Amino acid sequence: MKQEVISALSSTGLSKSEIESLVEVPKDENLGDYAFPTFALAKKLKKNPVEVAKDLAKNIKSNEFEKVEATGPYVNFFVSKKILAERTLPPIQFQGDKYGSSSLGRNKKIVIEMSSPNIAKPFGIGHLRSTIIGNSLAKIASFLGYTVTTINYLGDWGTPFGKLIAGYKELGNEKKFKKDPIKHLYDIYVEISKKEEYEKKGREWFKRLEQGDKEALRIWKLFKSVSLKEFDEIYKMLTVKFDVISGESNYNTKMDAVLEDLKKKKLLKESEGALIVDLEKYGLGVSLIQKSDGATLYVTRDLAAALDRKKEYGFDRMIYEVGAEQKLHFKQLFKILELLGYSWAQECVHVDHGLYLDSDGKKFSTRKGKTVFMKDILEETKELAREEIVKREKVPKNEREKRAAAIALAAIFYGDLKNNRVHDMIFDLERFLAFEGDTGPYLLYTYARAKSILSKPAKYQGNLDYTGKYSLDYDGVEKKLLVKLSRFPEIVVHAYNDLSPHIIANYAYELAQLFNEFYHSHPVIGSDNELFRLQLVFVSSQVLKNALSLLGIPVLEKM
RNA sequence: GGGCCCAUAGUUUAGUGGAUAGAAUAGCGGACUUCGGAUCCGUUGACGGGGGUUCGAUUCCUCCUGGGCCCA
Repeated sequence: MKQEVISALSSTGLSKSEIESLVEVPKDENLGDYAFPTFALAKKLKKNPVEVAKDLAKNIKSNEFEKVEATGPYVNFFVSKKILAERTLPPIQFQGDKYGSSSLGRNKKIVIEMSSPNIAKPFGIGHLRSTIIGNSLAKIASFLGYTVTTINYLGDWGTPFGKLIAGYKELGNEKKFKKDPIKHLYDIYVEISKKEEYEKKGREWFKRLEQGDKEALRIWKLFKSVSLKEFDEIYKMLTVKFDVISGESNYNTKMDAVLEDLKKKKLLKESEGALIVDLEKYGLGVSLIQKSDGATLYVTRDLAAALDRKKEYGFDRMIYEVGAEQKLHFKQLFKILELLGYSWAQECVHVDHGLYLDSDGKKFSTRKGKTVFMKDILEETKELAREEIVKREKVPKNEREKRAAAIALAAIFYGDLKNNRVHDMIFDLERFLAFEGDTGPYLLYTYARAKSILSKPAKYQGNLDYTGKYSLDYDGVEKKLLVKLSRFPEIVVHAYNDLSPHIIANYAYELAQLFNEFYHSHPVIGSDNELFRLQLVFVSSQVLKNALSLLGIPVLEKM
């Protein structure tokens, strides 16, 4: 419906894109469905904004609007009911799961690095955000027609693993390892982090690893395989999939080429036996490329990975969905790529997110043994969902587990994605366990209710999708719902432009609120306006489903 | 020590130049013998502080305070 407003304003002499950026949704819905603030135009015309609004409102003659009126310096548009219904319902009905999609990104390739947990450590909430946000961004981008490749880039190389190998050699216990390998490695990690002696031993073992020492490699491979198994389980529970599983270790043999390249472009400097790239003049400090003992660092591996990906995927954009604590690292990485002469450094973007902090407001530290295990969070949330489900006698026993899992997922995904990604968040299990109000389960519940109506025997017997007849006899509550539904495509684009899934999360919630308001006050089955309301219920459930899918939340028809 | 980020009701937060700052939760008070009460309606309650830019600042700039992160 925004397009109708934009074309009605073409007489202002402003360009289409100017108008588009100015047209807004009034804060108070009683003021109108769309609004055009005249400040900018008035400045151009050197006239009073209030006068400009008055003139404009008078001159817009269109049967697409019920009313166009000037309120102070605003021109407010009230969309006609007939046009609103005619132009909102059919696209949703015909496009179904594709409603809101577009071909905006046709022929454009996007690579998204996401999740990227460290091996030999439990999958904690630290990597939850990257996983969930990256997953949603991938879905949004491909919905808009981009060709997306998601890469899970494991932290599987570096001195910490040398340290862990040393620790495992001395403290490892086969029985405990067999029983729960990750837990055992985690205990060892916490133990050795307390002792200074492992710093040196760790460096030595990592050196052996980099040189391809058999014993070092054997243990490292063992760590990696048990980790992958553990991660697989978690991704399965989260219903997150990757196109590519890679890792830092894939690039440790490609270090020489990177070092050569840096040398050739005269970017390498020696400093106290180590090799660095000096970025002081860009205000980015110094980037350490190789330690004095010859060990490489992850900037170096990331450089190799970036070059490799450009060659392999030919991306138009590469998104690194990684926490904000890595900001400096990515600024340095992109700067070095630029200095190496790769113009596509401009196409790389670090989509950062705030951290989960523990209850005393500090970063969760693996070293101090304060990690919160993702598995536990999933289990606890599921358990709570299960308790609620058992209360509903209607739910067959063999369905309970499936539904509890879906509800837990909705709770966790939505609980994370509704927040602006840049903010730090205090991790509070209570929040994930909440099922009322602004929560994932509320959204699923809303969807299930809508579906439930559609499954009831109605007076109208026919196909809802292709009736082509739209009632004009509907009230304000129904209109608000329709207007909201019509905005979904704009919302998806907005979320993509900002790389912010929370825009879709907020939308889904607002839509659910409007639907529940409608649900409460408007009987559907058997009402005088049954057909229209059935259609409205149908399209509401469809759009809600589409929004949830973009967040990575699988929908449940019943719960 | 240097740099980056954040600050909105008791709590978790949306809004990012414009019309009365929007929710959720907790508290209080209500609704429906009805399509699923994980619902709906009402009510109390907020832009950290000082300066600046602007016709207009929660939003932009600057200083301060508080918190977080990174680098050395």
